[in-house]
Amino acid sequence: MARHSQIDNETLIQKLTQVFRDYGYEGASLTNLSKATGLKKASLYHRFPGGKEEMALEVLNSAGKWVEENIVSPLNSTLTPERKIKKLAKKLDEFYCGGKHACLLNMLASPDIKNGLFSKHIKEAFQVWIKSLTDVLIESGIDPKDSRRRSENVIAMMQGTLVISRGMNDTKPFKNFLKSLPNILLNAEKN
Amino acid sequence: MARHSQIDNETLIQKLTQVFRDYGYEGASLTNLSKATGLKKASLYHRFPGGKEEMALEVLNSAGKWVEENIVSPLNSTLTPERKIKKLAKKLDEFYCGGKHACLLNMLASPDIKNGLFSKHIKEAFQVWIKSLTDVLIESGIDPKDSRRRSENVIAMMQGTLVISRGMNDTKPFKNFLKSLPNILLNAEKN
DNA sequence: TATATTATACCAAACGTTCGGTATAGTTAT
DNA sequence: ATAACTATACCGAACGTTTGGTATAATATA
Repeated sequence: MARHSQIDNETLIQKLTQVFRDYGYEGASLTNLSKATGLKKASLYHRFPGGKEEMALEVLNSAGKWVEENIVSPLNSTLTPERKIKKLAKKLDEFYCGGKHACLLNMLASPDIKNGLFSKHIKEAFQVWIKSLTDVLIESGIDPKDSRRRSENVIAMMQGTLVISRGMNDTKPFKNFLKSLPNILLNAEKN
Repeated sequence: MARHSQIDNETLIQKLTQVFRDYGYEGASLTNLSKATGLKKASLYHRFPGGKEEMALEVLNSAGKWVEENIVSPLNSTLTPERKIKKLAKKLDEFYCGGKHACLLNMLASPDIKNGLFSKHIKEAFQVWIKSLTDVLIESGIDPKDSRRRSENVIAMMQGTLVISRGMNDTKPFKNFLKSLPNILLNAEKN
C-alpha cells in the first residue's frame, strides 16, 4: 500500500555490518553508514528509529542468527563429528570472508561504549560458540573437561588469527587456522 | 631553565596508553585523554604538537620499546629455553595486566584509521613477536618450520584469549593461556 | 488520494585543534 | 642581590568541523 524500500532489510543489515566490522562502533559514523548503504541519514533513522545503537544491536542480532543457523545448527545435526568440523571450517571461511573481516565480537567488545550496551550480547555469543563446539567434542568421545578446554582454545585461535590477519594484512594466519581445525579439535594430544 | 612538568613523560605515555587500549583510536577522545592524564587539552598539544596521531604513535613506540626490553631481550639471553618461557609468561602477565587490558595492536589495527598510519608499526610488531619466539624454539632443538608455526599459534592464542577475556569480562582465558604457555611451546606434539 | 519512503535543511553537542596569555623556573646583567 | 630576560609548562576560550539526531517537505507507489 505504499512505496517500496530501495534496499531490502537483509542487504541493509549486511552493509551496516561491514562498516561496524571495519571501523568499530565509534568509527562507524552515520556518514560512513550512509555511504555504505546508499541511504541518507534520515532514511536510516526511518528504518532504525533507535539510531546508531539500534543499528549496531540489529547487526549483532543478525550475526547471531546467522551463526545459529549456519554454525550451531549444523553442529547439532546427525552428521559425524568429522563432517561437522569440515562444514564448520567452510562456514567460518564464509562468515569471516576468508579472514579479511574482523569479528564483530572483537570490534564491539569495549565495555566502555554505551555503558556496555553490547557486553551481554557478546558474552552470550562467546558462550554459544564454546558450548556448541564442546558438545561436538563430547559426542566424539572426548572427555568433557578436555572438550571444553579444546573448544575455548579453538575460539581463541579463531579470534587471534583474525586479529593477526588484520594486523599483518595477510589472511594466511586465519586460513592456516581453518586448515588445522579438524586436527586441533579431534586429534590433538596436548595443548 | 623552565617550569617543571607536572607529569613526567613516562607516566604521561602510560596514562595515554590505558585510554587507547580501552577505547581504541576513535574512542579515545581528547576529553578522555585529558581526564586520564590530568593535563588540559591545550597542554596535551604542547607535549604532542602532532595531536592525537602523535600521541598514538608515541604510545605505540613506547609499547614497542617495553616489549623489546622486557620480552625480546630476555628471549635472546643465555637462559635455558625453559627459563626464558617462564620469564616470558611473567612479563606477559605484567604487560597485559593479567588479561584485564586489550592489546594495542588489536585496538589500533584498523587499516581505515588515519589512512593506515599505524599499519606498518603493527605489522612489524607482530613480526618481532613471532621471530623472537621462533628463535627460542629453534634454539631448543625444534625444527625451524615447526618453530615458526608454533610461535604463530602462540601469538594467536595470546591475542585470542585477550579478546575473549575482554568479551566475557573474565581474565581466566588469558590466565589459562599463560599457564599452558611452556607446554604449548616446548612440549606440544600436534596442533 | 493516502502513505511509506527519501531528501533537504537544520540543530545542539562533541570533536580535534589553535591561540593568547599566565605561571614557574633557570640564566644573565647590573 | 636583584631585576630583566628567556624558556618551558600550562590553561581558558574559542576555532571550524563533524558528530548523532530531528524536523519538514518532496517523491513515488498503491
